[in-house]
Amino acid sequence: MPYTRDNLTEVLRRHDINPTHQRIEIAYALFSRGEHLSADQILAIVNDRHSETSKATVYNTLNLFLEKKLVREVIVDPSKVFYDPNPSPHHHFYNVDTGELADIDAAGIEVHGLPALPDGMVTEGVDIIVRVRAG
Amino acid sequence: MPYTRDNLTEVLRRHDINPTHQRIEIAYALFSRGEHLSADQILAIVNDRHSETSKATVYNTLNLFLEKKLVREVIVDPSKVFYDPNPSPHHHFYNVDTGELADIDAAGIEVHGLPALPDGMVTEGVDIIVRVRAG
DNA sequence: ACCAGGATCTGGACTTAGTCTAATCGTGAC
DNA sequence: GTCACGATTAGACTAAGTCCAGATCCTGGT
Ligand SMILES: [Mn+2]
Ligand SMILES: [Mn+2]
Ligand SMILES: [Zn+2]
Ligand SMILES: [Zn+2]
Repeated sequence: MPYTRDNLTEVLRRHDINPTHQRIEIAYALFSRGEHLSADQILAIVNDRHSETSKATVYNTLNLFLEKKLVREVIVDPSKVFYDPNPSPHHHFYNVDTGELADIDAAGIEVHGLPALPDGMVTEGVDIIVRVRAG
Repeated sequence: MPYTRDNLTEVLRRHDINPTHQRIEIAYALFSRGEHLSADQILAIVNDRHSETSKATVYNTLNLFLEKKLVREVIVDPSKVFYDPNPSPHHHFYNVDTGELADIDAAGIEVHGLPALPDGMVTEGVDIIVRVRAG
C-alpha cells in the first residue's frame, strides 16, 4: 500500500513523534520516494512548491527521526549523510561514480570469519557497502 | 621492521611521490603509529614540536597519497574522514562510543548471498564495518 | 472566547572539514 | 646567477550541520 500523509501520521504517532505539518511532509518526502536522500535534497523537495520548512527544522526533524529509529543514516559519502527510510538492518550498493545507493536485503547475507569481539564489547550492527561502478 | 623517515622516503618514491620534507613527516605520522587518523589529528602531530606544515599541505598530501594508493580513506564518522595507513582491502571494527577504529584482516572473511550486480556494473570493493560498543 | 504554558518552528549567526587561489619558496638545469 | 617548475603557504572561501533567541502554534483549563 502506498504511503500517504494520513498513514504516515499514524507511523509517526507509533514512533512517539508528534505529527506536525512539517514532520509529515519530511516523512512523506522520504517514504513516498523510498530513496536515500541527503538533508539538502529533502529541504529542496519539501519546499518545492512554496517555502514551508526551514533548514533548521529539516535537520531537527531528521535527527528526531533517527533517535526514534524511524529512519537510518548511511555514511558513505565523505561530504554528506544520506537518510534511509528503511530502518531495518540491510546493506548497500554504492555507485562511486553517480553517488547512487541501492538496498541489499539482509536476509540471505552471511558474513563468515569475523574475529571475536574484544572482551566486554557487543556488536551493534554490521554494515556492508559494496562499491560498484560502470565497467 | 619499524618505519623510519628513510625507509618511508623509499616507499614514497616507489609510489611515484616526490619525497619532500612535509610529505615524509605526514607519512611518518601515519605509518609509524599505524593508526587511523583524521586530517586534523595529522596536522596536530606534524606541527607538535614546531609549526612546519600548513593545513593546505596536509590536505593536498593526503589526497595525493590517496590517489597514489599509499593510504585508504575510511568513511564511518559523518563529521570527518579517517586516513588508513593500510591500503590493502580489509575491514573495520568501529567503536561508536569512542570513535576508535580497529582493523579486521580480509583474509578469512567471506560474504555469502550478495545479489548479482546490475548489468554492466563491476565491484570495486566491499567494505564491512562492524559497529561495536561497550556492553 | 480567552489565556497560559509548553512544544515547535524560524532566520540567521556560528562552527568546522575541506577546497581554492594567488603569491612565494626551493631546487636543479643551464 | 637566473630560469623554470613543482611544492608550500596564508588566508579567503564553501558547504554541511548546529545553535540560539525570538516568534508561532497547539492544547487544555477556565
Ligand atoms: Mn503544505
Ligand atoms: Mn622538521
Ligand atoms: Zn538503505
Ligand atoms: Zn584500517
